[in-house]
Amino acid sequence: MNAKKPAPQVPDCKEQLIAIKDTMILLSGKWKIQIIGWLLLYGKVRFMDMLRGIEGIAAKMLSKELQELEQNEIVARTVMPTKPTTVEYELTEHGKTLSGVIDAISAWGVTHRKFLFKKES
Amino acid sequence: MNAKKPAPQVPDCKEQLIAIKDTMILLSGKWKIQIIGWLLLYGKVRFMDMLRGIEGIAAKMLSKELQELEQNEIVARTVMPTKPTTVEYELTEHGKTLSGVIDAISAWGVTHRKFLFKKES
DNA sequence: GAAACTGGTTTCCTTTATGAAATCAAGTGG
DNA sequence: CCACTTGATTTCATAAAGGAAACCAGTTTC
Repeated sequence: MNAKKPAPQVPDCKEQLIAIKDTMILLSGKWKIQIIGWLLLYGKVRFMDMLRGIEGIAAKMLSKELQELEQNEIVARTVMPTKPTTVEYELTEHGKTLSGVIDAISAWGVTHRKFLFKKES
Repeated sequence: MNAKKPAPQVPDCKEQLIAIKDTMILLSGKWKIQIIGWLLLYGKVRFMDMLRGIEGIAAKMLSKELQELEQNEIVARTVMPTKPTTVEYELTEHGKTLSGVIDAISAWGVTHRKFLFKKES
């Protein structure tokens, strides 16, 4: 039984890499991380406020991304008994555990900007 | 001059949200974060080892993602003067500053798995 | 020379993702 | 009744992403 592929020159797949993959499946898409960042910053937010506040997002996308986040219990949706029905979204307790990820991403964005600035000077 | 859109009910766009967007533009795509995780874990790695080690990735994608990371000075590429030419990839100093992001993502994957486990029990 | 290995690139094709605009349902104010 | 609000969903269309397989170039080994 000759294997076609040569043996890999590196140790086997690590837990950490699996965990990275798991996380990124839930957070994939152009808007999810931005939405979570929003909710971390603002707490409870209504649909229309996010729609107007997150630059460039379309209603369909916002709706779809929020649904997916809700299914994964990262975001909670509450229908309020107001005159024109409003809906509030907020992070669940589990969703809030993403703050470490979001903060790291945000902080790196700043680091990267400094890096680019140093280059051009 | 009546604005068509009502005023947003939340304060204006924050720096943090811009930084998140900036970061995610560089790390978008199905494989980039996994690749960076790999390089953090293994250091210098050859092209073929990554191709065999990262499950499911095609040569085209690996090549393309590495090029993009190289353009953003996150990954460095070194052609080695060996018999069959080999090429080594590794994180640049700037690329290594992503370790906080990658670690947070990895750690959350573990947190999430625990969360799912608690639910089913 | 044939075959294999390295590190790619190219072609062709399919699947996802995203977006703009229209529509809808329920409710309010005039 | 008409217009407008909120929170969506539906339709239609396009753009982007991703993948399988073939191909290429340089070098080595049989």
